[in-house]
Amino acid sequence: MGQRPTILDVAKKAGVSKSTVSLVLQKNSAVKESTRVAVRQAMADIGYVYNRSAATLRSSCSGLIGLVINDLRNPFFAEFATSFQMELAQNGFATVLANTDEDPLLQSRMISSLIEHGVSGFVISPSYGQEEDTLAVIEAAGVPALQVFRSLSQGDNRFPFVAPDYKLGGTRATEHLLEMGCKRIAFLGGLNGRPVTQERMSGYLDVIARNNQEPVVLTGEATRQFGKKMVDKLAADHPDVDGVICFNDLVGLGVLSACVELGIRVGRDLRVVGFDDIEDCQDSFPAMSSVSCHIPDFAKTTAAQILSWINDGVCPPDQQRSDVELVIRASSGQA
Amino acid sequence: MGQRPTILDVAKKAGVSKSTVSLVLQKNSAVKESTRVAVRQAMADIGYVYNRSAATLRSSCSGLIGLVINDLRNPFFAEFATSFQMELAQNGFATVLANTDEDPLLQSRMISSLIEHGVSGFVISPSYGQEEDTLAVIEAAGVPALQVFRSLSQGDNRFPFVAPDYKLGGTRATEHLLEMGCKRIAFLGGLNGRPVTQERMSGYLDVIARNNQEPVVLTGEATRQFGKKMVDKLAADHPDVDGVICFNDLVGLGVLSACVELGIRVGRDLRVVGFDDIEDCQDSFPAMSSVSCHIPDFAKTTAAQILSWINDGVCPPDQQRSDVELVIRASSGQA
DNA sequence: TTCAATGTTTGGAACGTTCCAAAAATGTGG
DNA sequence: CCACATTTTTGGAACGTTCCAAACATTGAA
Repeated sequence: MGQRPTILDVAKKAGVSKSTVSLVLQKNSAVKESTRVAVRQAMADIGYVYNRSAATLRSSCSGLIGLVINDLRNPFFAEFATSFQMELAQNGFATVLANTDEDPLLQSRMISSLIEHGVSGFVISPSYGQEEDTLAVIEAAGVPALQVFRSLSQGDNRFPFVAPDYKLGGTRATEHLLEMGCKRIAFLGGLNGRPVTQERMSGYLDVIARNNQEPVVLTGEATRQFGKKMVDKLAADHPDVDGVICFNDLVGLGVLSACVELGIRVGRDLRVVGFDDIEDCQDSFPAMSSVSCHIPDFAKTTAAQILSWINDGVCPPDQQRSDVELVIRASSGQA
Repeated sequence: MGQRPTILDVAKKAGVSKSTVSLVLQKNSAVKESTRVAVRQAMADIGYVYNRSAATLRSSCSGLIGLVINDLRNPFFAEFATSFQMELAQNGFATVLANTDEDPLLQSRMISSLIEHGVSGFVISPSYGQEEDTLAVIEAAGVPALQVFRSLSQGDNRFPFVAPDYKLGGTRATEHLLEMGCKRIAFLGGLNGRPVTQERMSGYLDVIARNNQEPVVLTGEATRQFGKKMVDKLAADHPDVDGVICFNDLVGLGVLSACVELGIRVGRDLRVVGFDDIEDCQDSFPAMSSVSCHIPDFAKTTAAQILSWINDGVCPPDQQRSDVELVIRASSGQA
């Protein structure tokens, strides 16, 4: 017994069979309370630790969930990953993290690796490109997978998709700026052609059209740098813009930063709304209004869905949109 | 064969024994090139996927590394986790992530869970408290564990510890502000009594003493909010302060934000240096000077060390300090 | 042609669980 | 005290790999 004790050692110590010990481990209600206690005691005494590899092999259920994220450096995803991981942990599942850095090749490799490790399910915010391959591997393996935030397969219902109602967010943000008296509102950032960009933008475009304004759209990388650059561009090409909807908060923070630098008074000369409501929004100057999907709640829902799919075979609906809330702060501020 | 194909199916298909297939899987050089190719082909043909649970069970080597992080919402750790994970992936290891949110109880639970999953090693930036327990579990399990950034066991050499040279960072930052002509320099943020705080601060204190200045120290939470609050406090209690060293970038960003709000010209009225050099530093206004440990390099080193410990039994030295660089930007700017 | 050395392949026995059908223990009503 | 239902417990047989000692092939030298 130089090695780690096994279920067999526990059984011997407790004077029962290994099967009984196994039942205790699985919290099976058939085992009598008194023996349960005895077994638990024996475990504690000899310092037993559960070997999940063995369990997984036999039962093909690993208690592992793969979380595949396209950009963990974006605080939005970091916040999501954090909440999600904690939620899973509460349910006895461990999270295997894979950051794909927007690289579909890396993504394929990582997904394969996760499958090898026997993850019981995937939650995946996919990187674009190589779409067939990526999903095909998961499908072939027959592992439940939930797409979040982005979808590679919108419409073909191979993998259910959950996301905040981006369009509604765009709508709300735009309406808000109109109410605040903005006469010319621009939409900034987000790669052109990407579904997420399109949705957020379409909310904006609808409202703009309905109010007979002319849209100003400057798509591009969803980064702080891009946000900064666009402030110059706006000043040069569209001096009448007095409100901007940003594709996400990073762009928004870039805008704020540039405005401060140029002496543009955010909340007066220019009203700014971001998207995602990452924590930074509360502490920027000025504090930034943003469309929130309530990350912790969203993560909780996501976790619940993948778990009930795994545990009870309940496959989530094809496509779901969660509500969003516009959190109003000084950047789009009161007059 | 309704189930996933196994090594045995591959063997049959390729006309060899399962042992040979296993050898191929392990990239053993004993197997002849031609059979290697044949086996690989067979795998591809029948869509074989490696079952690591089985391999782990037999070989007790899981290819899994546990990354335990005290606060993944802090971009610094998110950036580290990202780099680390990618580095491991390149070496065929998967990263199981656990965020402990500064909660030692959660930490204990998560570590136990990771051990059950058979992680081959830990890299851990620990939450404080309950120290004995936390480390005892890992020690009992005999799993290699590397502490990063923080150490629960400084001195008792149970687990090697790697961190940036915090003190040197404090020194460099302070010297820099002196060179820029600051007459009164404050140190802001970081929980009192924590080793990391002490180290960063001691670099500061040394330089201050050597230059016959009087120190101004305001410890506290390492958050943006705290940074903001302290600007008011400085203005009220220490109006002569013209330079601040911040415990970390979050505090620094808070300071910047408050300064902009109050019309304090950062880089002129007040010079600011942060710590960690997270990506935000480049895009704040003004861009923030910060002590960098070169996160990607640091992650690479860490990954290399834990891997060589696991693979080759090379236990890293008890304590290591990596070099830091002061990245100078506008917040501490040129005169 | 034979022998030794070297290069390749192989069958069975692990690894530590869970699953299952069946056995043993316990409880109940007559 | 028996027959029966019910509650607990149990011994193998998996699960899909890796490991090992031994078998088989091939090569070069004698």
